[in-house]
Amino acid sequence: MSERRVTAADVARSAGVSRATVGFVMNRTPGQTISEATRRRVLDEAERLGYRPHRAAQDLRRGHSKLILLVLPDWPIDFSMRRHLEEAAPALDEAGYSLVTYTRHAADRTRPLWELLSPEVVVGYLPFDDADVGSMRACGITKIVPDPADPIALTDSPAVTAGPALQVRHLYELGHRRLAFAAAADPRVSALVDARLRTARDAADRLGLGDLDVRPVDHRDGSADRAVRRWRDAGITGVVAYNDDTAAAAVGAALRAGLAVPGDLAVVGHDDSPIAAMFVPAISTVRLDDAGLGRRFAAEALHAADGRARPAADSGVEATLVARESTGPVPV
Amino acid sequence: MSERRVTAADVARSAGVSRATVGFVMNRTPGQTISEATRRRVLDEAERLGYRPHRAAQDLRRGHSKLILLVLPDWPIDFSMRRHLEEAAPALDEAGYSLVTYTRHAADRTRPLWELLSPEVVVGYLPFDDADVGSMRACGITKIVPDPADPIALTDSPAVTAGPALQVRHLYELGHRRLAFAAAADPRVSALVDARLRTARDAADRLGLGDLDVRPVDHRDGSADRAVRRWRDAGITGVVAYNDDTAAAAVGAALRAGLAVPGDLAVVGHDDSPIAAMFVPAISTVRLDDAGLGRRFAAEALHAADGRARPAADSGVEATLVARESTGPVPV
DNA sequence: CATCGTCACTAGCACGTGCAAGTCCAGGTA
DNA sequence: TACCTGGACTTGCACGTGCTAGTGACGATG
Repeated sequence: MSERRVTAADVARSAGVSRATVGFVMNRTPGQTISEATRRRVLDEAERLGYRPHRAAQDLRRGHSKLILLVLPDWPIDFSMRRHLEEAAPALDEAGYSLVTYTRHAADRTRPLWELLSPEVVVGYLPFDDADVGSMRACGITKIVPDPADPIALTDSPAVTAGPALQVRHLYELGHRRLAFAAAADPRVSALVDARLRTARDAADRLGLGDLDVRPVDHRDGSADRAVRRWRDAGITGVVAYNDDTAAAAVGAALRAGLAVPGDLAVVGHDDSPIAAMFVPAISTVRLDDAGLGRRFAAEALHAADGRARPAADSGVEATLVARESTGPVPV
Repeated sequence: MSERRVTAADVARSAGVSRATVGFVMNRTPGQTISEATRRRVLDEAERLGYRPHRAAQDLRRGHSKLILLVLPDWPIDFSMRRHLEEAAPALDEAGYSLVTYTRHAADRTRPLWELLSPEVVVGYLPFDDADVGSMRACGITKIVPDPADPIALTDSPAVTAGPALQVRHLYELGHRRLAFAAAADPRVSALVDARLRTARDAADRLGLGDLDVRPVDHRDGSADRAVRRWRDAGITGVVAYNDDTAAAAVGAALRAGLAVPGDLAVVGHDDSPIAAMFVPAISTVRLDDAGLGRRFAAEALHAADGRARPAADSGVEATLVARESTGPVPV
């Protein structure tokens, strides 16, 4: 117990140089010349002793930690979102940053995590409210990613708007002319739902289709059943769903109402989450380019951190339609 | 820009006391007597200036940060697991700790997060391997929750073993005598699958049922279809699934094979994830007591951190069977 | 030979805390 | 009066870094 931790001073003593030299070697400090012999000796000794720089000390010196804090809203994490992050982490790591994700809970009176971690950048999936921004400022955090002065949510990015257009076009190409939009009832996701709905509307408009019939769809409160009944009566044959969960709810309600899917009602989801593939009938959906989005997210964060070049607004965004049974030509 | 951050020294100067006094007031340091007048003056001044202690400095002094790092395996996060954590966070917060969750990726050559955060406790959902333990030790982390010296995984807790017994009993009570177990094919979850399988086997044994026919079930590779065909031929009528996803895969395969669910094959899942409620037919499942598990988890972590009393091994564990259509008496 | 520049380092400050040890003084004994 | 006690502070060190401002030695230049 209580093996004191190995410090740069230990390495210095052991290598027969000063502590400063160890620092220069470890950080490749520009403008410092170190002989190859010394460099090797220091490196070897550090390795041998198992030296790890003490993060708290580095952070203290630096004024902030090399962390990027991602604040997620407390809605059920979209499957795709999770995949983005897994892609982003290595990219950030390469630049020396670590990604910590933090799910914000509604009734949260606990101190927000940015106070405890003092990250270099805080990234929000949605823009922060004034209270949050104030709290960050008070902790000395200046790099906030939906820039509070100019709050463009990630939900406005092409990544979000590409999908719904594909959904509409897919149904159009299969011959559907009267379309509806299945929205999530959960108010917490309304921003994203609205963003996707807006794009779907635009796409429908451009194809000369009438307005979309928008209904909340939830499998728990009967809203899905009501929506399906209403759509049947209105002669609607194609449904664009906010995501795969709402798509599943819509398909489920249709089946329970005795409708054939896709015979009487075709439904297309969004995100390619597992439920879409597993449902019977399998649900057509939109798959986003997770790797690309992840890299883009990382680039955006690093732009804020380092000031390095910002990626083009539409780079790395690719959405593909995955056609399955729920819109397929052959009913199940 | 560059508003210097408010330090304890600023507060001290402003309140007309020494920096140490500020420290004593802020931390209620035991053994130090501070007059009420001074205490108030310091507190007021701190409030007025918006003083926040600098975490990095505190961490440096203290030797570690007041964080609890939860390392999750890189399997798809179970829905229920997420709910546990949401319960645990406030409980930990109350004790002054913050919870950071960290998903470990397989091909991860990036430095593990514990090196960067130097948390006080690292908690793993599964026991850590020697390399990880070594790496933690090297960072001065001594509090590791599945104690490396005595690794009892969280998967062995009653929380995990209560559910499968309920699943078996449920099918038994509905008259099923020949049961199978649907396992997840993903090798990453095998520990948990095995744990649940073991309990299910025990329960079946105690009811005088024969051995369970165990098959991997995945909706992507045809294994679900093979398993279902095999079960039909073997006269099996009830399936205990590892979780709701495998249950859904099994039900889906059964439907595609022309079997009635639950008429020909009854399936019960585990975790009460959204897919279970949304599937058609709706899938019977086991709901765990998330709040209780969350509190238990928090208590376990605090036990390691503070040495405070450890909760009884079976406290806060409650599993309920949620009967739905996939095992219901009335076929859809 | 004096001066200059470069190389290869070292001395030491600053970051903001927590806390041990010390100081000062009012009041209580012997 | 001399001595002690305890309240209410203050002084100052330690934590482990990053990095600025040196310092000596050595070779090149005028």
